[in-house]
Amino acid sequence: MNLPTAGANLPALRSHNAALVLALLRDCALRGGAGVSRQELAERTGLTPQAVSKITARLRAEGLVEEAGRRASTGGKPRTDLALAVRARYAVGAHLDGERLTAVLTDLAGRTVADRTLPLDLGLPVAEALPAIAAGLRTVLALAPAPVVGVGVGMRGPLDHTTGVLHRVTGFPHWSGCPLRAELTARLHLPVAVDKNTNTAALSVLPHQDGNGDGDAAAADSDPGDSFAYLHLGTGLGAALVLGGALHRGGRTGAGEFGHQVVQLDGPVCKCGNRGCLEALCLAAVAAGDPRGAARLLGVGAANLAALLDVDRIVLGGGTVAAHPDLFRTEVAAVLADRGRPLPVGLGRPLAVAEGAALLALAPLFSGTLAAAA
Amino acid sequence: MNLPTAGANLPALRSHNAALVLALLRDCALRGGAGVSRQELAERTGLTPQAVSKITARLRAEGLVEEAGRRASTGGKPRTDLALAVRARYAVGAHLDGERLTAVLTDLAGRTVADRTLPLDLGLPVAEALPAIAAGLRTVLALAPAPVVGVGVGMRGPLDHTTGVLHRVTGFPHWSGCPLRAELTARLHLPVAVDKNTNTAALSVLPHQDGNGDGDAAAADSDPGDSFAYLHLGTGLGAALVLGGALHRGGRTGAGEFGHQVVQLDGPVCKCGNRGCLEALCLAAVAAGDPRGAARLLGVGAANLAALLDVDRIVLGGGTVAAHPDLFRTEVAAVLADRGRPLPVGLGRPLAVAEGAALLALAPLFSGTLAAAA
DNA sequence: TGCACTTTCGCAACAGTGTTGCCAAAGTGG
DNA sequence: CCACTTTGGCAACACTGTTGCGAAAGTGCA
Repeated sequence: MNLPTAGANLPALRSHNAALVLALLRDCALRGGAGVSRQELAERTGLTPQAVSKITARLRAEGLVEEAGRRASTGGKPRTDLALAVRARYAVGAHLDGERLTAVLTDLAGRTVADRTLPLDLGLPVAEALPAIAAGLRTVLALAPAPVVGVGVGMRGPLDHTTGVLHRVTGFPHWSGCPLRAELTARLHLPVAVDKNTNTAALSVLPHQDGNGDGDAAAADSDPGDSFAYLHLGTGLGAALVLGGALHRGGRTGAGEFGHQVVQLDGPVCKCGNRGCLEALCLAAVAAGDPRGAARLLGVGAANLAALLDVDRIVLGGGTVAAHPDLFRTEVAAVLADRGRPLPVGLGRPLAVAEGAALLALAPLFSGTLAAAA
Repeated sequence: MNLPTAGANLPALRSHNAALVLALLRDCALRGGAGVSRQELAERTGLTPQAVSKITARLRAEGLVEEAGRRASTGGKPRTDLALAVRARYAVGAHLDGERLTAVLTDLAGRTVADRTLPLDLGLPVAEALPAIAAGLRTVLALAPAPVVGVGVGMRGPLDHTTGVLHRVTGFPHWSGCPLRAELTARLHLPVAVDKNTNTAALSVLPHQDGNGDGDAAAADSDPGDSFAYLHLGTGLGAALVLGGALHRGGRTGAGEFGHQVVQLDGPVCKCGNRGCLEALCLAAVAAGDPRGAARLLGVGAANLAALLDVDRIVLGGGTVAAHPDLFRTEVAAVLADRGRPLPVGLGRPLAVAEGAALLALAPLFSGTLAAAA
């Protein structure tokens, strides 16, 4: 629907390479590494050492990158490590559910350094709620000891993430059509990004790929090209897909409707009108006090999804999962293994939606303009 | 698994822009348009008219692009149309099933200009079959009145499309591990690409997006960023996914396992060991002489898939579908509409696997080196 | 017929990219 | 102390798309 593809000019090329270097340095920072030398950057990007020197010099001039000690010599001049200046910029991410505003302040690498929660009733008129949201965000913005690059917001309901306009907000119809992004941009004078809560929650997994999974087998490379599915079981059942390191939102931004997958053709009637939807079966099992049954059902859905998309792992989140985290993780993993798809299963983080929203705000720094935004 | 992401240098930028222009011109040629002017190319790529002039001048020097008349004036110098020189290069695509080699010769736009079929028993020893395959391809190569850019091969079974090495070939275990791509490259002295038959069949849809769908409503833009699923029902049930204009192959090249999606938790046991797999149900319906039932089952699977991925349309192919094409198209569309996902449903082309394989060979010309190959 | 105007498109000079050749810096090992 | 290795920067370079300007090729009006 946008311009099909974009031509690349010199500025685009520069920002692409700069973003690539920053992304590699962020990976290193999140992995706990001391730093990456220019030579290593050259090898991993395919660029010339000279080009890397120029690029890193620019980034150091901007304050985004700094030298961090030097490596032991291997017979010649020792390598000097470069590292992301994680305290040079900050980002704010927020989770708007019906009753609360949960906001986090993260450093440049996307790690949370502070969080605040305050009551916020979306039932209020829009004209009253918007200033309250902005005020809540400002209290977190004020905590940042360095410039904030942007604000991300994750919330329910279908919405258009490109324009930041809400479509329908379940339970709060008076928000329909609200240009939330424009409103907040005007109030905060900062770039604002808006996306669905499941999408931002899925993004929050990327920097912390251990994801509460098994600690030792965390050899799972943080390749930005990896794929996983985030399954969210709370009052409903939804999913977000990260394919090849990027969110897959679908043609009409409707991807991730996982709950109304039919797994029992003659099953009970779901509120959507069909029979045997996974969501209906899962919620029924939960209501019947059988979380194990719900977990196994979720496992079947996860197996279907994993077979179709060949994802690298599954991440579970949502209120119902949080009530029995280990049960869900074990049972889903067992069903997957049972069906010949032994995949690592992780758990989402408590502040996932807000943290992922912050990553959304940081994203422009780490993904160049050449990267296609589906 | 590969290098996570690649840095971009000037040659990469040039090839990216050249490929972009070629892709736009191919779109125009396939759409039946007379040509595209430099100004229009500039608008659609976001590049300067000057840059487009330079790029097209290079492409004209290579013979890939030619001037094609001029438009009516709108008050000034009339625009001169540029068009892809569709007869400047050719490509060969082949479909290897167990018994036949079906090969097509296509022009630069991917349109078939000749096809040949010859018997070829994959049961033969590899050392005998490989020369026969090469000989069969040479007969088609000899038909090309201009240079051939490469050869693509589509076939069953898990295989590694990046290296062109076969993993397991169902029914012909002696092919396991055969480096088919390297063998054919050495014999034909041309670039060779190898991929799964469902994948190449899906690719074949891209240039012909009318896809036997409803004729008038073919306003469906041929945005290279569109998404669809190709569902193949023959002796088995498989799928290929084109998301955002690119094949999604998954982390371990295993995406598209659609047949063993569970849609009936307590259904009959499938050969894979689970219960209620869509493939088992579909094949049972076909065996019972109920193609309509099979079609409706396929529709349920398509609806599950469409909800999860938010694809733009569904394309059906395979022997069983070919036996009752309109029945399948109508029934699948009906089920989709029934479930609130009214999507256009098209039919694959008869030579889809071979034609898509040819497109695989042409792909390097139309997708720059900057495009990430998942 | 002539002139003003619009639009397309190319030539020349320019800014900025990554690349190459070369050299200083900073270690190790004899 | 000196060869040697390795790192990383400086300067010149080749090439990209961009800008300024002008020629070409039409239309429309006097």
